[in-house]
Amino acid sequence: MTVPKPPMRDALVAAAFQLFLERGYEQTTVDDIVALAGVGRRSFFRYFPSKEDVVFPDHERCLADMTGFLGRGGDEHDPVARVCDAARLVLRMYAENPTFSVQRYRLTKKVPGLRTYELSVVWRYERALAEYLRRRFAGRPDGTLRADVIAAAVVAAHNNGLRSWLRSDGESDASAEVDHALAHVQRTFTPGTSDTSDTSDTPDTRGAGPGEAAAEDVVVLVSRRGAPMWRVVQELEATLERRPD
Amino acid sequence: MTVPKPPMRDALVAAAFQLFLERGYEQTTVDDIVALAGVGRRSFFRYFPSKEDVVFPDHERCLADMTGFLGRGGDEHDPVARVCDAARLVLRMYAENPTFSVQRYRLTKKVPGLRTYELSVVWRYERALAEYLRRRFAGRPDGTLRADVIAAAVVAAHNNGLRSWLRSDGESDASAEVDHALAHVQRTFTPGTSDTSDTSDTPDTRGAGPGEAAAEDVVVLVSRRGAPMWRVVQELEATLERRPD
DNA sequence: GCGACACATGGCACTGAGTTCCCTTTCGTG
DNA sequence: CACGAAAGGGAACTCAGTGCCATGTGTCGC
Repeated sequence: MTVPKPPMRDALVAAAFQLFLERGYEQTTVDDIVALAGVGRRSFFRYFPSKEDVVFPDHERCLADMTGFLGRGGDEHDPVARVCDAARLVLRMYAENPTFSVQRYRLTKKVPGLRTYELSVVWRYERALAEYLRRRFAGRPDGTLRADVIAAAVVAAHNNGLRSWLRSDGESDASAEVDHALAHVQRTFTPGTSDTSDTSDTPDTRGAGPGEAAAEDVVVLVSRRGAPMWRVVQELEATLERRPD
Repeated sequence: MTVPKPPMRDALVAAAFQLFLERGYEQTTVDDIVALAGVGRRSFFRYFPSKEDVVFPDHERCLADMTGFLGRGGDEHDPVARVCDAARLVLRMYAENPTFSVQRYRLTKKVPGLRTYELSVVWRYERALAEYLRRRFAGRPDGTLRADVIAAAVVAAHNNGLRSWLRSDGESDASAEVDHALAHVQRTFTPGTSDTSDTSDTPDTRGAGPGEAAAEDVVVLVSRRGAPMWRVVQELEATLERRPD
């Protein structure tokens, strides 16, 4: 699909970040960047539509990945779990280059222009999630409202975990942070799961195997009452997917 | 505190919107605006730090109102209700000038730069709400996470209602739309209120009521195998939450 | 009445981002 | 070898935003 690697793009990103880190974003002009990279000024704007874009070089690809992932999401998945998994795609991109992500985080934290640009990027992720949920909730009363709220909550939770990881300079466990935050959201919006029983890790559910079902397409699940809902779902899914249909 | 009315500011806003509406935002230069307003170019940037700011002339004041409102919010209020009321302050500002709000809505919908700018404005509202909730939730486990998620949900709900009103050209009842949306959020995040009375058209699961459970804390669920997982969960939670503990 | 001072405004001139147009190089492919 | 399509380079332009200074215009103290 995409060409493996345009070397010029990477050279521009490298040159840009070198200058951004040593003299700051606003103190660096595009001419400085192209001079260091040894290319023409016009070429910069061929690869990046704006100066801000060079700070977020792979968000475009990641957004495409997410829409593709959500496009493949059929009715067999829980919508909320699906958008949580979609959010994890973004985390994965950040986690692939921890040092780069931490440097960028420090940049965006102090440069208002970059913060604003990041908002527009995050907004596009949120819209992708919301559009998916709107499709899944179509027809239901308050479907679009639920979709918008859940998408916003998922993004907020993801960012909360992500920022916590970035503040630790990439030392903490990014997946654990985000999983924890997303579990909170999933618990909140997958109704019936109490919001209070926080972080119990013991999986106290026992799914009855498919063989134990009485009729051919009936499954019986036995669970302790206090169990966190996502654990139940996890167990149930694990049991069910052994016989997908 | 603030001077009642600088006439020059209003003249600039009026001139700007006249031109924006008749030839578009990007086709209008700052020189065009100041020429129509009959003032010097330098004065424009005295009143508005950027060209985008002229589109959102009163958000700064509204944001100050919100932070003041939240600063006055003592412990006697429910935090979630408080931030919902804070969000209503923003709606009130929009509702004060319906035609202006609708025109601006149409502008921001088609100009990406204005959309991005609006995001940065909304972000500041969201941060104000989140900071307030973080204070209220301080000490609680996952306090900042809950604060961020609720703030995002409130903003999303508010915007959902607001946009619905704006799309109706200001014909519908703005307060009713936003109240409905915020009530949904408040129901979701205020413990004890259920989110469940939600449509569920054909639930092909039958949960055994808690009374039918053999032991005191075991629940038995019987479900058709082909049922989508999220429907099962929905039914399960509906059954479970009838006895929250 | 008169200088002093603050303040609002206007008028440049400058930086820097982003674009338009055009030229050169390079690399296939017939 | 010819030729055409990309890929890159580069001058010149538009426009947003800033700095600096000149010019009113009011008010206060004397």
